[in-house]
Amino acid sequence: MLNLSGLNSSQRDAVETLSGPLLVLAGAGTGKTRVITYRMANLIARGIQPDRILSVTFTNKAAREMRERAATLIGGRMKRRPVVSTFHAWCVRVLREDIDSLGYPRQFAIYDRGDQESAARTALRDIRLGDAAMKPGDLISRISTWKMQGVSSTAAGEHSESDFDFLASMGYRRYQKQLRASGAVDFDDLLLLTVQLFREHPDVLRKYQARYDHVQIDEYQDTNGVQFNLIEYLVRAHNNLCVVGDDDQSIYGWRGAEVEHIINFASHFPGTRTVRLENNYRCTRAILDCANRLVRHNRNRHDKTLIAHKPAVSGVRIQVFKDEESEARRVVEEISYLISELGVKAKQVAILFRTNEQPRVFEQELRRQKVPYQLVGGQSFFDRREIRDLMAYLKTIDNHRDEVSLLRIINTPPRGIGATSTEKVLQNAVKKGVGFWEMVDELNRLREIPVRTVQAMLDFRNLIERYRSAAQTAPDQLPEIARRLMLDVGYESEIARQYKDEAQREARQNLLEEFISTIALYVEKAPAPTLSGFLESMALQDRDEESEQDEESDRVRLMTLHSAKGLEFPRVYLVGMEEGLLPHKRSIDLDSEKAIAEERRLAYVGITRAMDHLTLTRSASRMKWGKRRDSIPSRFLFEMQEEPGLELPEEHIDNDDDDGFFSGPTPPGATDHKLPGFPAASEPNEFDQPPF
DNA sequence: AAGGAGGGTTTTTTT
DNA sequence: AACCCTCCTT
Repeated sequence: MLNLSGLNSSQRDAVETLSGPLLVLAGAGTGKTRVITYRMANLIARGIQPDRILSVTFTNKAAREMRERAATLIGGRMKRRPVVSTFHAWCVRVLREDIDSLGYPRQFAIYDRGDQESAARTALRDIRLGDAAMKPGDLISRISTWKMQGVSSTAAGEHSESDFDFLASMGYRRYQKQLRASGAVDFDDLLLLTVQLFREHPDVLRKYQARYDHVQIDEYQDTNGVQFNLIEYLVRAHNNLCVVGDDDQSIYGWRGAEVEHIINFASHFPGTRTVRLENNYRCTRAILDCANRLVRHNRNRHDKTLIAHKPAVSGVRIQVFKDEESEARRVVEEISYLISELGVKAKQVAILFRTNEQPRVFEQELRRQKVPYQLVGGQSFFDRREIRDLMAYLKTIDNHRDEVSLLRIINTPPRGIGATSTEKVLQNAVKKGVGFWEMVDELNRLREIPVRTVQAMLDFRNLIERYRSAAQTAPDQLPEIARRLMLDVGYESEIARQYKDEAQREARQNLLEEFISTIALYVEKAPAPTLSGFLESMALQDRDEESEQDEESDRVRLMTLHSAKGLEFPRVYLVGMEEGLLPHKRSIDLDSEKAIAEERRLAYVGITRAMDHLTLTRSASRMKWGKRRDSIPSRFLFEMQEEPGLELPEEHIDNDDDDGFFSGPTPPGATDHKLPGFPAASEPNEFDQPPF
């Protein structure tokens, strides 16, 4: 029997409710991950076969952690393993098994954001819409919204209500046709096609329904319509469904998530038992009060009261700096001081921000001051041009139908295949409905392309074919194969040629090395490595972090508020608390209560990541599109205060530079402002004496 | 076909 | 400021 003595009574209540619909409303820091893990372990301890339990987590990382923790709880005497997965990864498993029922090949490729963009661009061109009428990005987000609502391209065309939607639906059809021709699916398709499979093929549905007796969903507040359909299909037979979430932390509305799912859970699933987890063990009371006051400004939420279990030690400060550079410099200086003088571990500190453009300055400072750091998430690595090129090579090698990738690298680095010829092949291929290479052969016969260009194309095809068979015969040699490929196509010399600057050249070289190590790491960890497997794990963001960069490494964490979800840190710096940034300008412009409410929840998530110390910073001015502009404090800073409408006191501006722009009395160091209404420190704490 | 100059656009958040 | 696209020259 599982030992539950470490749990409080409501946690235990949730863990011991093993059948029927169960809704766990779990506030921030109330141990929800613990509960869902214990519950899975408990089901197994009560004799449920592990592989008959499906647990869905929000990220692959969370899935890995849950598997490990559950294994520890149960003590490794499991013959079978519980299924712990993200929605997307689980759908890939289903589709690899059964997608042929829908007329797709089982070896489908998964298109990432960049591939989608290229496909959208082609689609727009095919329907003769210039960039002026609709940008590829606009088309993609419209398509994505349709897909999240389960709307097919045909249905989108029939029900379009505006000119934009009408055009977009034409783009949608074209886009979908192109994906199909390339043997590819995009991210949304993974979910949509699975639901379609279940709807149109009852035999397949029955197979999966019979596979699981229990289903658990984490972060339920962030499920979208298609995910809801999926869940509903799966549990229809038994309704053994446990969902865990917090409506105050719903931050993915822009991706189609609907809070209504968690709010209306009990009416969707009659007989629901609801358990509330309201004991917060994470934050000091000062931090929690601050969070509660803020989120109270949202209407339309489950009104819950989180009870702080930590003392009210004041750990909340607001700091103001003159520009984003001093913001970064002073925050990093303080962190550096904490680490070197006060024995704080680097990994106990996190810097959180709203947008991916913010960490740049912080990275510079951290490097300059030699503070070890890790930039979490932010696909910056995979967004680099070099990496995207190499990925396109691998995709072309893996899937000969993937024209999006082919077109990206067919003349990168330049090999004498010009745009005119490529274009000609493409146009004819589309017209006749044949593949790119078939058309090359045909136009060659007809002497419609210059001989030299055809030769370059054929040479290139041979090269790809050579690597295709190499990758197939020796998949465990993938890192070496990739290295050889870079040399073969002259990618390294191209970099040497393009970048005159020594430092830049080195940075790019290192990028390539890092790419090779990513492949090496995959080959090392995967039970049966293949090229397709590598590409799939990249697409699903299921890569193992480099061992020294992983969870335990002693580095300061930098991440967006979105990627901070589910994590906690003893010290949090929430930077850039300004109108336009948090709440973000795009949400302000929408001028809807709903959009601002989501930004507020985002701030709430940020605040509640902090266990002991929270520092909110803002900068009085910021560079935007090459221009310096004044910025004003975030409305959330005001809302956090006890008395509504109270003005923030005029704060000191950090100004240790000598330009004298901000004249006046400047304290000899970072200003330490306590919000009015915050209890005074009841215990000595190093912040009472700022270290500067 | 390649490379460079000039002009226009951009930044929300991510499985 | 940084990037991408287009156009122009070679």
